[in-house]
Amino acid sequence: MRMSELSERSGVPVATIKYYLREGLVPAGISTSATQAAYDDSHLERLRLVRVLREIGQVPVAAVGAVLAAVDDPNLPLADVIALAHHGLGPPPPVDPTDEHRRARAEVDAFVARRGWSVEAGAPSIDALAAALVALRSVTGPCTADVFVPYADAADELARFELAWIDPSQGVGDTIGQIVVGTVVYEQALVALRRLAEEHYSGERFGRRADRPPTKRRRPTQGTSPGAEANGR
Amino acid sequence: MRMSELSERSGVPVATIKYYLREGLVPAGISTSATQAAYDDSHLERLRLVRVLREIGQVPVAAVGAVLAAVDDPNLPLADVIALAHHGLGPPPPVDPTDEHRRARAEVDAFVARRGWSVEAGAPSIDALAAALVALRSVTGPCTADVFVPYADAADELARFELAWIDPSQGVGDTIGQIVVGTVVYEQALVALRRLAEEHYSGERFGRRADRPPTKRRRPTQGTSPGAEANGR
DNA sequence: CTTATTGGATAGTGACAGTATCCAGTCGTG
DNA sequence: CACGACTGGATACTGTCACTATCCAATAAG
Repeated sequence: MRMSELSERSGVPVATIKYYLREGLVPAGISTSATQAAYDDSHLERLRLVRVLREIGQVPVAAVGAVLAAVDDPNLPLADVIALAHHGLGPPPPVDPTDEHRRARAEVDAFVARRGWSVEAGAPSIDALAAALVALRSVTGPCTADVFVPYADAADELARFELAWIDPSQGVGDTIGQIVVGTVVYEQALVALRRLAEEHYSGERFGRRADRPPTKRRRPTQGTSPGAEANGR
Repeated sequence: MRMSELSERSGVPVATIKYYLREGLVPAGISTSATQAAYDDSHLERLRLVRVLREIGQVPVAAVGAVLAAVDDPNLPLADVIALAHHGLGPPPPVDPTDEHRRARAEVDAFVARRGWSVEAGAPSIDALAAALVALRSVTGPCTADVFVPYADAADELARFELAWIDPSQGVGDTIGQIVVGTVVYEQALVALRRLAEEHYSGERFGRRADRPPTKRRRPTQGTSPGAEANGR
């Protein structure tokens, strides 16, 4: 198919597809002549994947590129790709090597070890967790990494469940796609569900709030251009 | 204290404090003369809160302003503030009222009702969840909202736990602060922990990845296509 | 043969979150 | 009291990100 058809079928504007092509998020089509190229379903699929990562996961374009490059690399072992995906899809590591942070990091390392989890030393999630600990202390006084125990329990259970789900007998590329999407989409689902649950229980505890017109919030100030979403964050 | 001292003690540059002042994230100090104002610990505290929301929660400045305005409003019932905080701190609602999305929304509504959670109809988390469902389908074929069951279970448990923790006997403002911080910080912690757990179990399942120099990630690398740097590892 | 499209290159846009510069009024030291 | 350093406030500038828009020459379709 031509680029315009790819655009129609995916809902992504042509200019944006060109941009993704430039950035290497989507492989080039097969040139049939100097001014024509053919795209197939694999391109469509890839485009959908990119869109999910961008819109649901709010993953920066550059990070999507890095992760997908790893996914595409045929001679990279599965475990490597998974680790790369996790690292690439996470929040950017804080450029904030304060003493405070380093100490928190050490505590988090110990906490993780105590749980029996073994992860790579450079995992950005460790830093993220340390940053959370620092933040918590800066606002609500001193505490230890053990405040995370219930969350770690929940995370452990979910991770076991998710891993049991993966079926590596299918194509490796597919498996990876599943993992990438799962990492991002289920994460969003999880946080949304947690908020809903909290809203429910806090309403139960502190009284339901009176009915009002729904809150208008954070308009990205972009007209109603169809298909074009600007998401902040 | 002067602004420069506030800056030193909080680690936030003076220019940024001025910016926050302009945006109303931090209340003005008490003017002691035409060119002098005094700030106290409440300002310092507020500044730390703003920084946590921005850096850990990645909440846009405008949203921080909206939430804090609600927090500061003395004649707003606790439940309202909690709801406002939840709505304000969430991801921006998708400006994406496709049929697909509306259908997913209805399914999510039913799913939430089935769980016995009662939340406001306009809750952005419902939309977020619906968006996740749409995304999931667009990439990995059809599925029902029931794929979220295990996540909802985990969320339910966590929310119960968190709510049990809140002690409203203290000042209301404090309680709210706790909730706001908790919503954002523990969310990040939960996400990080889930990733760590996944990394652990996937390493266990698919073989630990060989030791290599730690992954450098998401370099802006202007000029080169982002595929380049992820390749040779 | 003419005209409409297409792919590719280059430049422009708008939101966001700060930074930097100016300026006049004050403080505090000699 | 003189005067240079500092302060708060207003205004303007910067950099990044993710797109969009414009051009252009080479086809492809009619």
